[in-house]
Amino acid sequence: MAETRISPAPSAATAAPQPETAAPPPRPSKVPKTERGRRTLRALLNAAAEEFGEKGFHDAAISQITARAGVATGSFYVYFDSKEAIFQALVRDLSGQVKDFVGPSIAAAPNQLAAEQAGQLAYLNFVRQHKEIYRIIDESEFVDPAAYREHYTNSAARIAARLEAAAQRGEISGGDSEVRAWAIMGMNVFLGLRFGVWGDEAPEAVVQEAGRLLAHGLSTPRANGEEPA
Amino acid sequence: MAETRISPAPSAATAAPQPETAAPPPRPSKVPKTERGRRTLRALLNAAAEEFGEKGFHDAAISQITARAGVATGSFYVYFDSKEAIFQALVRDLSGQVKDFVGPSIAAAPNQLAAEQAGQLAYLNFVRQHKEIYRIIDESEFVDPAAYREHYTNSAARIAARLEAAAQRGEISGGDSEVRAWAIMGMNVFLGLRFGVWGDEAPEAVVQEAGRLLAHGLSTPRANGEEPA
DNA sequence: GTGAAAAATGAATCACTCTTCAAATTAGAA
DNA sequence: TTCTAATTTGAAGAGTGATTCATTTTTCAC
Repeated sequence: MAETRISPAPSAATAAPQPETAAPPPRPSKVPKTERGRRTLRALLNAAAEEFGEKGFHDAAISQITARAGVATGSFYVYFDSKEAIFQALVRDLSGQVKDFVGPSIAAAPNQLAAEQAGQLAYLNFVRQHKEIYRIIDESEFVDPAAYREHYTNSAARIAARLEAAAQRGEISGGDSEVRAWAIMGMNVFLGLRFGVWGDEAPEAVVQEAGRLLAHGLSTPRANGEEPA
Repeated sequence: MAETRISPAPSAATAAPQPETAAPPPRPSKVPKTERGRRTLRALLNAAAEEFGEKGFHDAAISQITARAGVATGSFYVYFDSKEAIFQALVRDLSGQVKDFVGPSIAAAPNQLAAEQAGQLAYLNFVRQHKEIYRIIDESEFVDPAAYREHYTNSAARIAARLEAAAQRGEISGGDSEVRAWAIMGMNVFLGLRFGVWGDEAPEAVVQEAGRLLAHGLSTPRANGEEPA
């Protein structure tokens, strides 16, 4: 798992200007030229994460974000073109953070099932440290629908790819990878919400139980009868 | 499945005034006294479902809702105290609709696994008919957080109860029902999003694949080795 | 048929906050 | 040290749309 959410854009944590077709100059949020500017930009992003996380996009106020960041209202527009712009930047920033935190755990696992569990454990721990993530990603559905859709589509695609490779190697059974991937992603997202954001239960126990379900399903240990009733 | 989402409040589709402690008179959205009033109320709810579904809470405009409903702006406030109020009413209204549509399928199934599949199939079909549901329920996280949380908590509790009963009957294996319930709910929600709202793939195939996953997991047909690597 | 309650009307109000801007301050290369 | 570009400032502007209200129209019990 871990491939749960956040990470619509391939990378671009600090965002590098990408040449469009030929239109306006590198516009995506003015890039600071001095160290001082970089500090202010970071302060604004951190403040925005708090403000958006607590109030949601519309109830969040630019004036509050700048206040939290300790800068004047006007400074905001030196770094972002609009309220929407900082929100989008924030989504990408958080995406990068999760990906960097969870990715390694998956790569280090010896097999598919272990990878899913390791990734989910890392993800749960990350979510606990950043409870605002859910509200922010969820709200991107309204503020930046394309990013929202892309995020989940990409995430599911990566899970599906891992499943197919594992099936090829004979580690897991064959089946429709896309359906399976979306099912697994949904599982992870909701377990993260319940046991990462809302609760404090031991993550290890949660991950273990989810791992059992993912490996063997609900069927009884021995019997394989489909029509028990 | 099917117990996927929507249905935070036990019932109260048409909402009956509940005696508080002793404060203001029955205030929850004025109840229409005439047939004409009931028609207008229904028209407003339907219009709101469209408007909120398309634009999201904040971009939706009261004036647009009344326009869609074919009534004057002021009429809105005869039925609802505020924009938030109609949104909350809408969430409950939709909750009731899904519950009424999906519930029977689950009850009619011969066993737990069949119930989950039948319910999910009904849910997928319902979602296709009401694609606006996701955006509205999702946004309740911001407009009415308590309802959002309650909705999922209740939904998971119902799934967990079914799982425990089934385990008792020996239909499925034992395990942590709460973790399992949240995992299953997440599965259903995301499959609904991908194959109900975004896609047109044959629901039967999706449900079948998900059912296989839920019943037997990813493990290979025969081998049960946990450490294939 | 009559009258009081219910429902409908829509222009005007009003609060809210995002965004702009001209001027002041600071950083850093030459 | 000097000078230009980068950064900061915060009060004022402006657009938006939720909500109010006095009035008119419709409903329906008696």
